[in-house]
Amino acid sequence: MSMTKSSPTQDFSSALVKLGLNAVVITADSEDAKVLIVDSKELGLGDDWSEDGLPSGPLDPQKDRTLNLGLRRWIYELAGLSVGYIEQLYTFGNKFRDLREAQGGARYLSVSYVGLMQEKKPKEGVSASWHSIYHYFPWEDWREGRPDKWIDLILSALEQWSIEASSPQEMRQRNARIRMTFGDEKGGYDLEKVLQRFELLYDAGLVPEAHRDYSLIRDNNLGQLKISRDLEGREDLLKLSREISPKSLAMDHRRILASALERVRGKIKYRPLVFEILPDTFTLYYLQRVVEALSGVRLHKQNFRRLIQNEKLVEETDEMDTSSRGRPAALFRFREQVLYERPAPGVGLPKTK
Amino acid sequence: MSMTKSSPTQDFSSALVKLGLNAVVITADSEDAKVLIVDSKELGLGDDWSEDGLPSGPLDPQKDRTLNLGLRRWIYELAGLSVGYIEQLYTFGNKFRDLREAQGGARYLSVSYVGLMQEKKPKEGVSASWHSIYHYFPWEDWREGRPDKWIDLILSALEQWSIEASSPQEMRQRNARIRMTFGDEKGGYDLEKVLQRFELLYDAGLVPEAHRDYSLIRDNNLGQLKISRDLEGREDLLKLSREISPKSLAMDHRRILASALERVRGKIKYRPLVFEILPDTFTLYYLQRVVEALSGVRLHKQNFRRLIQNEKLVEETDEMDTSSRGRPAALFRFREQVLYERPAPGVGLPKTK
DNA sequence: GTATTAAAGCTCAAAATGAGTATATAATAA
DNA sequence: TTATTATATACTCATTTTGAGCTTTAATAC
Repeated sequence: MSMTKSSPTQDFSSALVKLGLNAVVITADSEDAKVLIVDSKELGLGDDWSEDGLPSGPLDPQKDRTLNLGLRRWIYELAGLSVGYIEQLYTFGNKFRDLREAQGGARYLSVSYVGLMQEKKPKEGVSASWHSIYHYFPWEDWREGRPDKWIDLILSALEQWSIEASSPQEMRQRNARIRMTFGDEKGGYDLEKVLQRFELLYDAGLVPEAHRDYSLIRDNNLGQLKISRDLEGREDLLKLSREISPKSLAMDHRRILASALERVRGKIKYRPLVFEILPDTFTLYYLQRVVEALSGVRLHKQNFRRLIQNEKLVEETDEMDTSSRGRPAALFRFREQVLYERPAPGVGLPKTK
Repeated sequence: MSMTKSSPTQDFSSALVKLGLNAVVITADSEDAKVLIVDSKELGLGDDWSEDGLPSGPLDPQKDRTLNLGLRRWIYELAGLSVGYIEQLYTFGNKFRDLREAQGGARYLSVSYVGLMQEKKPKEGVSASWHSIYHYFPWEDWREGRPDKWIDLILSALEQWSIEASSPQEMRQRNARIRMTFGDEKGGYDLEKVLQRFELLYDAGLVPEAHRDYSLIRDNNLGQLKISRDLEGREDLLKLSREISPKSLAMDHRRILASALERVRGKIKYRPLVFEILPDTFTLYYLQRVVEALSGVRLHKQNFRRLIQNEKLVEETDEMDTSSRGRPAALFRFREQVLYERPAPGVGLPKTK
């Protein structure tokens, strides 16, 4: 055996890490897309910036046979809910990810998952509840057209940021990044770039989390942070960031939520994910509303129906929904069979121009 | 603070795990798609089933600031190569994932990444080298049409597996699964379902890894395994599995490779990934050959060119490539700008019917 | 009854795709 | 030199998919 270097997979002596699990549990109804959030107290964090967060907890290597099951256990303990569909999202392992942990020196790693389920009430006595996703990202909701209030606020704040660049070249780069993520007059806002937009705002000091992390790092001498702006004494920016973000979340949970929304918006197009959220039977219009809530745009009704029916994603039941005002709608159910048929069935969304 | 249950994120005392990193480094030329493989000796495994594997190693929580950097360090140590593009693939954390580790009881977790790069020679003295991906999955290469030899072999083996089912219902399920992954007479082979196909073969005991894991588990009393077939004394199946898989890999590395190929085949369609593999300038036909090598199908030349040029993915240089037999081809370069423009540029593949 | 609301059905132009044929430009063999 | 072969590049055309609308039908509220 070659001994010129350490034998790789064998030597794990120094590789011990602490492992946490995070869940982004998503649901939606005809009004809104929602995420399961737990009270800051349940997360056992300090009081400085007491914030709510995603259901999270450490993996118990004894009890939890798989990461997946460990996560389901936490969701059940924190909210009393059993999630149907779960998929892994990302593993975060940056050294300064959780700053409190970093102080102690131990390495903290967390594996996040996205889950989808029908909206069910969290059990009594727990502090978990459903919150509109767009409270955390108001600029991502284009269902009523461009959300001028937010986009204009953000674009002017970002323009200021680009002006503060230290060189003309950096300014050009910043402008390119703004255009790429938030588009320009001629459109170009790609609904899927949720994470890139959030990261840009963070980087520009336009979300409260950036200020929180900045002070933590400064006070504890913890090294650098992915921020392109000196936030020292910038009360103006802190105030502005709070206007842009009516709500923020603990640690990097909002970033994880952004990844999750991006994943769902992308995957909904080519996999029948929505049906995890819908009740057993539903009208086509309700299906459309849920897709719209998740993807953040209004869709053309007739074309949406045509698509759904061409793809044979649903089958008719002989029931009708009479609860609505006008002509009663036929109730459909998901045709489970599609899972065993075609390559990539999804609900399809129009390409954004 | 609520004390009715343990305070979740705080109590990590029992959550220590060992963390490994795996890299699937992929490249391609006009002939083939290739993956970087290291010699079994470098992986420091036992000799029982001495097998090659993916470049891997433990995270060093002191040295490695991010998982990403830790992985790059290992690739450099094992192969002397610096990979350009890297993205996270999946985190595997099943309790019995690495059976050797499981014996000791310590929990082993591994984070895998896919990387793309131009083909460069590993440095002298290391045991890393490039291997054709289709040596590991010969049934995934449809560039010369349906690979009858492999598909027929596999389908007849799978038919036998479905006949061995213990109930008519199970038999139907097995048949549905076979059709969904490998298609039927009328087609239906979806090139992206690489992982599902590999998992089916594993589950049916048709890859050597299944037999290896089966004996390890039996000999060490380690609990159950995701296998639908009793492999005890099935020398016939072991022999068959070796015909189907001319090469296998250590641990679950072939499964990880399957995930990686699936990811690349999927993502190539909507992100300009290929250009990580190509040299600075290249002919359109070479680009096409690389895409074909990765995706496993032949493409219509004229339509491919039309697509690439419509999407404005490349720009002309004033050079020509004269090395070929016939009329010299114009050399193009990737138009980096596209990264800052349109929503989702990719090379596009025909939908498989 | 009539107005209102929403579902469901239909049309049509524009764009994208799949599958060719035709032509241009070189190296190579006779 | 000339024919042959290999490859690049240009152009065509039928089919399918998409985007955006208009019309008809079935229920409820008044």
